[in-house]
Amino acid sequence: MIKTRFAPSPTGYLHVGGLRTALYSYLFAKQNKGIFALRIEDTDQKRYVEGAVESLENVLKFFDLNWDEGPIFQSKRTEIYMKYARQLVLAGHAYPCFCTSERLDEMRKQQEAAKQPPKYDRLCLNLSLEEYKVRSGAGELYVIRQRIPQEDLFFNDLIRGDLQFHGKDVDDQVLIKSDGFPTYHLANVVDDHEMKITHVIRGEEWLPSTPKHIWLYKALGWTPPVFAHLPLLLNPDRSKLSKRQGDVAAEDYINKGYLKEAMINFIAFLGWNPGTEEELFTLEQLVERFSLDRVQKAGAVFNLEKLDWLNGQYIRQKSPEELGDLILPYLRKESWYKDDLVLQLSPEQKKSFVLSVQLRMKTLADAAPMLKPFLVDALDYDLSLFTNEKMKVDKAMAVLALENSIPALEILEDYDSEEVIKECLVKVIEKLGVKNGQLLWPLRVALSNEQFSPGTFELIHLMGKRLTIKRLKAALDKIC
RNA sequence: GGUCCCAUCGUCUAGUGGUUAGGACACUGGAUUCUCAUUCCGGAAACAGGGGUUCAAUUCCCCUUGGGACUACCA
Repeated sequence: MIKTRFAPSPTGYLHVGGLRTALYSYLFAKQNKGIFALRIEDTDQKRYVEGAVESLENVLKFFDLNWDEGPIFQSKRTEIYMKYARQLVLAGHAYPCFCTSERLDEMRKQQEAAKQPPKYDRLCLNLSLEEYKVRSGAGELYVIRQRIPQEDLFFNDLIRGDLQFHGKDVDDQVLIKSDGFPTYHLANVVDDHEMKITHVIRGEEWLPSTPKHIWLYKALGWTPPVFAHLPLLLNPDRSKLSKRQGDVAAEDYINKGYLKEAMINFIAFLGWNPGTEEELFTLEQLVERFSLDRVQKAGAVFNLEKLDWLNGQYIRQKSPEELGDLILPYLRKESWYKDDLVLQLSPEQKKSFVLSVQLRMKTLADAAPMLKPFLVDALDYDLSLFTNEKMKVDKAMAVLALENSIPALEILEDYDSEEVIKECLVKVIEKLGVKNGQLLWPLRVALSNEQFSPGTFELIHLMGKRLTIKRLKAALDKIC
């Protein structure tokens, strides 16, 4: 039975790199009819953030990455780690170390100055049992360090193939901190074993410490799981994706209006592809098609351009009803929004409003400004929008367009048909002898106050006569 | 500094000894459209360098270069 786990530490938010790790672990487990477990690595009391676990769980659920087991909390398992630590000490695979952090700092400083790799000098390796008893009895704080075998280690990584590390290069890792909590290394190995994890899928940053973990498995007499180290997600400058250079929290992307389908699709393709030219994959399809051996070795730049495109694709796939529901939370964020603005709309109106903006949205947040002209009474015009070089529209042209359109639209009775509205305005265009855009652009801006919006005829049709005339007059006043 | 990992268009990538090196995003030209958008058609754009191995290397090996990760009583 295949079993994977996602093991984040609750430091505040779910990193998009973490989201991808979770996704791949989930996909691999589900594809093999296995189990996907959640474990919270909260052994560092200093880094604990209130509410982080809950938000982590919520984000995973939002993306439908539902776990079958857990979450289990490492902070509640200190006894277990301690038990194995004692076992390791007794067997000579680990030893107590009384070195203070001051001494350790000093030691590293000297090693660095001497161009030596910083590494514990094993001062406490051969402490006698008596000395240990005396010093610990006197209340002196100590840690437990792993005694790394001074030999070569070979292991296989599912993504990277055969790897080799030298024991002499590996530091004697702290297993139990002086506060009695385990470090990642011990807790991780113990839990993965006790949870019967078969495949450890994690970020490449863990590759250098994998030898320590494997030696731990061996020292405890356990069989190591299969390892798969995922390539890193990168900043545009190709360094490890970090907060400094943009949003890294999965929540940020949800808030910006990216659909879960687009995020999952996008994240999945950062380091994996099906080998065909298909681009659009749902979570279910990914479960079907994903394979660890098609995962890339090199890191991937987290580049949002394609995400925008994907998001547009998924937005266009939505029914107007669904999309309307998805948009609503983003409308609510707007200062001008009031619930009764939407409550008074008929289902048909809602539907046609959504339909009018669906093709133009890249994110859910894009809908709000485009929908605003339908929902509020007065707009605060941005005059610069009325001039448009490409359309050959300037202030005078805008005034001309508005002055001539308003009477024509005032006479017009039938606003139910875009065709009729079009005919009406085409006459104005012919009368003025201008290009379509020269008339339509200022009208569209007058009605929407937006650079991007539904088309002019559509706006007029959806707004109806009263609002259309009111808007055009208001805009004309404003320009003059 | 040390250890380890990695290397195809700007970006994500296909490719597993013989291809006009393919696709997507972005960019760009055009068509459709009532403007922006959407949609459609076209264009520019890559095998880091040097040695081998081979009849033949993007592909296999080595070196160089470049990039990255790790190097805590953080994960």
